[in-house]
Amino acid sequence: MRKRKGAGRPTISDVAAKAGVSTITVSRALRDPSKVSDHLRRKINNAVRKLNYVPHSHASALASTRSNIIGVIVPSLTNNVFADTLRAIYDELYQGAFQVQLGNSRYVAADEERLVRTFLSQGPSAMIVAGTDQTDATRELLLNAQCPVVQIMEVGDDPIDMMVGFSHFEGGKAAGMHLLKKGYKRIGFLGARMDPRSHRRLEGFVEAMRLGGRYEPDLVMTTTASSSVSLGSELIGQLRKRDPDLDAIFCNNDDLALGALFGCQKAGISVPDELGIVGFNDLEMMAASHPSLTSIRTDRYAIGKRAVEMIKAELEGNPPEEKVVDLGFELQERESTLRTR
Amino acid sequence: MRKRKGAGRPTISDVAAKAGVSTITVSRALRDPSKVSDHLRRKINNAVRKLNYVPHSHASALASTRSNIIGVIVPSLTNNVFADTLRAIYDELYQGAFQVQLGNSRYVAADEERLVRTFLSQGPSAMIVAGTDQTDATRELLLNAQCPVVQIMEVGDDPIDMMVGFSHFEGGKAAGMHLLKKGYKRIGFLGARMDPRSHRRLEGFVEAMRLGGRYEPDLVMTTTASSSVSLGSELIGQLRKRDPDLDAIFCNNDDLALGALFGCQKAGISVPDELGIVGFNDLEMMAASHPSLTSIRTDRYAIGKRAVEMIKAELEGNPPEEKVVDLGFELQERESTLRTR
DNA sequence: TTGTATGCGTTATCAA
DNA sequence: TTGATAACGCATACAA
Repeated sequence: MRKRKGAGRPTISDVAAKAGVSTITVSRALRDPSKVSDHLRRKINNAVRKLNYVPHSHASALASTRSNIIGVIVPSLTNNVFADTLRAIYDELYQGAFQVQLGNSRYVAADEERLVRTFLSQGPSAMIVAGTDQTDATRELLLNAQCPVVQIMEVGDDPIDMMVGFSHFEGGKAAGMHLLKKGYKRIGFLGARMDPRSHRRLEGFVEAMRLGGRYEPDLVMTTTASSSVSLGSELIGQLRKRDPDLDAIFCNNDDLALGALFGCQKAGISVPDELGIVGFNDLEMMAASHPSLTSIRTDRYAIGKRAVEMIKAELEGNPPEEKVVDLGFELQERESTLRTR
Repeated sequence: MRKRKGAGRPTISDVAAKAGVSTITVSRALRDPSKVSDHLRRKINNAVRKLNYVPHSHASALASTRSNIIGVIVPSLTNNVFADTLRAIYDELYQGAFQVQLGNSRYVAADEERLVRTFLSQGPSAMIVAGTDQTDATRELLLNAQCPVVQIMEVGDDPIDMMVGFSHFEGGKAAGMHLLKKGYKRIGFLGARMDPRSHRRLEGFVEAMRLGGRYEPDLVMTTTASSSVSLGSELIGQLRKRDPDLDAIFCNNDDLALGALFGCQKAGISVPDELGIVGFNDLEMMAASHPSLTSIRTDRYAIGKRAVEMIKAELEGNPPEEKVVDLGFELQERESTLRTR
């Protein structure tokens, strides 16, 4: 007789034998205890404990065509914004029955598509993807996926399934309106990487400038280079050279804003009197800097938490009424836009 | 006859049928093309393409008791240090045959143990865990694991299997020696969270102070609170209150160092003349701040890259000669310790 | 180099 | 409520 080695650990039949029941009863007792009588359930639980039985996830996934994996795809691993959201996802899943499979799309739509394909091929319990700018093919794959799908970080009117985030356009607009209200006249924009969400922030900013009659295309400085504090420091120097009368900037993100502050300090430019600065996301450091930095606060943690909550609800058969959840943002006004003259 | 639906996508038998061969030949052609004749391999590849066949990873894992998963366990998702390493791991695995399953132990050894158990139960291709402070049980599990195991971020003389990192003790010592060399007299230590690696940095720092005859236990200020820029700003204030003659500090990490700089700026204390500051890790922002901040540069990206390289080598049957790789660190001297008087 | 028969550990299906 | 049996899709063991 042929023999294979297997994983060498107890299987469901070992449990069944020890408990004196059939394997399917053990399976049921583990997945939906209400389907098994108290008597047998107790015996089974005992056997499980004694044998230290752990279900083999691959066997389960093969038989049921459904794994306990939640696929999460983000465009960056080093961006604090996604790190916070990821942390929330993990916290919310804590000791739950799910495993996270994490993909890094590096802001490349084709990479995202490849990852979606790979993840879906494993029959995930759910999918979480960042943003709303999937390729048509990705969207199609996700629309046909046999699991809940949540798009995070943004909101829009055409969700694949569910959505949690906020409006980057409105965030950018709020930043611009704030600078206008503070009386700044020549207001610039600093943007790095310029992914789709950054573009929408810029659009919101432009909208605000137009409303205030202060839109100056020359004051918009963007680059596809990835964002960093050093870059912010450089860019503010370039933009001031281009227009010495620049008196405020909205930065696409907080790294650039902090860098801009450093750049001003090096050049002896007073913030906020000579130059007002607004960042985006309100990372923790923004409140600690000197001067402290105004920013648009976004609740990345809440986004991750809510996404998992919606998935759990959906999986439990209580689909959330609102498919699109706008968690908003909040302007945190600080010293960098607090003019004293 | 009984029927089940399955996943509804092409299986290896579909490919086999279309190519006019047996399933096992397809299996071989896909896993080790050299074992199949050119002729059949071509036919099989064609069939794969036409059917858009993607192997079912769970079925494969079940049959072979080995999955294509690489389990990675880190203590924090939001700490830039691990983010850089993770990014390297993903980059190195790019479009490879592996999937990353990521676990967050939150600096809790028991959580790490639970994660190791879960991951090992899936028969991973390899495991990557942070640090060397696993529980005895975790260590035992990993020692018996049927796959390569790499401990990252640190080095030590007792690897479970392989190790890539650097000596935190030496890093802390180098920071302390640098401050002594610069002529600072009353040198403090600021530490948050104080995980095992932070403790070793502190030990190295203490060693340096002892060597210089300047060890002052009162100047060591630590907290279990998690690290942040704001905290650095607060702590430096507290420590200066405790000892007004304090003239330098080594911060457990860069967030604290930046916060300490901000705290000094708020209090009107000149850095580096009145207070020297050294951070740890040398995050990107350290070079951009004003004044720029001295730090111990560590190559987190290289650590992740090397870890995966070692795994690949091991898996391909070329076990690396050196089981423990020390990637070292480098003191980046900047303005924050550049006294002008 | 290729194929046959079977097992991997679980769950869906059907029957009692 | 419980059980017998047949899938799930692939890879191992063995034979040719």
